[in-house]
Amino acid sequence: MPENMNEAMLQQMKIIKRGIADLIPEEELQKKLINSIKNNKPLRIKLGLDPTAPDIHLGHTVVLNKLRAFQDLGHEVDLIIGDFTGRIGDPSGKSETRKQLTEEEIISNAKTYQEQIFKVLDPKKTTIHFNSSWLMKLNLIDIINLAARYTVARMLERDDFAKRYKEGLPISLHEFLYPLLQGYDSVELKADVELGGTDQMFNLLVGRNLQREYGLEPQIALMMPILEGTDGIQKMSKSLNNYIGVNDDANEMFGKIMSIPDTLLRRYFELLTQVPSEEIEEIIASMNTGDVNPRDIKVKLARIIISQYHDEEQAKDAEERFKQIFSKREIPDEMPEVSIDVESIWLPRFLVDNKFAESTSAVRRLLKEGAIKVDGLKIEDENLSLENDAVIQVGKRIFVRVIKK
RNA sequence: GGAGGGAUACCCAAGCGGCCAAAGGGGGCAGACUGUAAAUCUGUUGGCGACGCCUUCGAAGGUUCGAAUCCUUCUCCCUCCA
Repeated sequence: MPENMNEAMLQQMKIIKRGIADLIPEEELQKKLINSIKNNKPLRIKLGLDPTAPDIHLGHTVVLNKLRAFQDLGHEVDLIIGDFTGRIGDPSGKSETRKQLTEEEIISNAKTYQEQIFKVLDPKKTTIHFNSSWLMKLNLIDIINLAARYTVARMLERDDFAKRYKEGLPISLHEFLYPLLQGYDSVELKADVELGGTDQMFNLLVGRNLQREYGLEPQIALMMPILEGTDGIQKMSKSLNNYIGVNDDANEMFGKIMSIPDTLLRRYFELLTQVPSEEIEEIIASMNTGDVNPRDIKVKLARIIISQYHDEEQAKDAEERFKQIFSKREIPDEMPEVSIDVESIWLPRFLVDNKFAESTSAVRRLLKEGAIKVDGLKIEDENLSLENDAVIQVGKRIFVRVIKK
């Protein structure tokens, strides 16, 4: 019997460890898993979310996928919406002052969050918490007690604090409280494991220490790598515009996935799909030997990801459309339609009015570059006006059907 | 409190009286090529129905035929000292 349990534990470990950046400490997790198996009691896996940015992209799903893996192994997930910090506002850090969120904003953000998150997570094994529900109850004595558990020196170990301190940049006192509060969440929920990006290492470990201070079994810190965006270099983020949003439509997703550098393929497979590791190795090997075109591997990746966030049907349609437009250079079957009810309209004016181009100057440039086609013919005449039905193509990706009323 | 340095387009960064709609790089966009919205190469990157006009170099005034460049005031940022 103990033999079997050990084996079951090792099997879980293998799945858990896939693609992770770090796991601290591994032996304790093994022990927790064995207890969980023995007592048939799921582990509680914690993830904290910042309610300020409700748009989820594939970078966020790296952590979510890992949570899902835990769920598939029978464990339970506790999601914490960090509405407390959102409510008091955080003036620290970057140049922009983070604005205070109203209760309605937080609730609506949380709602959008849930819709997106449950594209990955299993709702039956997920509990959502708002941390204000316990943090608001702390009084000054509680907070001072909490603060007493940690020293300034230890706080200054955190990378960004250390850096700022060294460079003479301000660190507000309340910033020291945030890691403590996040850690307190772990105390409150008695988390067994907390997930986060590698940038969360310090905070996860604070949670571990605080739990010990409060007489609980300390949580395991599990860190996932930070996913690179479509540019292949910087981390995926909305502000860098290198993201693939889980709410992007299927065509958009397909194109964006096709645009990632070939070198990123292994990482995307590993962190964004459930494809078994052995199979990933085979795929990458076949690409490296030149047997398979990296393009086809990207198509496969796109199909898997789109099926997850939309469905297989849409994945197939997106693939068709992509091939039609980019491989065969044909005009797609479906495209936006705009009707005009005037005798004639100057082409640049039409494109700008309908938001297909920034300015008439930009359109003139595009014309000069040979980027504009009307009914399949390259146009260079700056003075062209539209007078009949037509299909306009701007660059490779933008198509419009003009319908004369 | 004292001394000094800075603010230039989406970002970084040159320019320091006319040749400046403003070098260079990044990013973006486009073209070629391809195996793809990868890579590579090339072009382009304020607006305007446009070989001219209008707006832009932190803000407001001023000097000048002419100002991103000089002067005054203001705002913000940084460095060193106390």
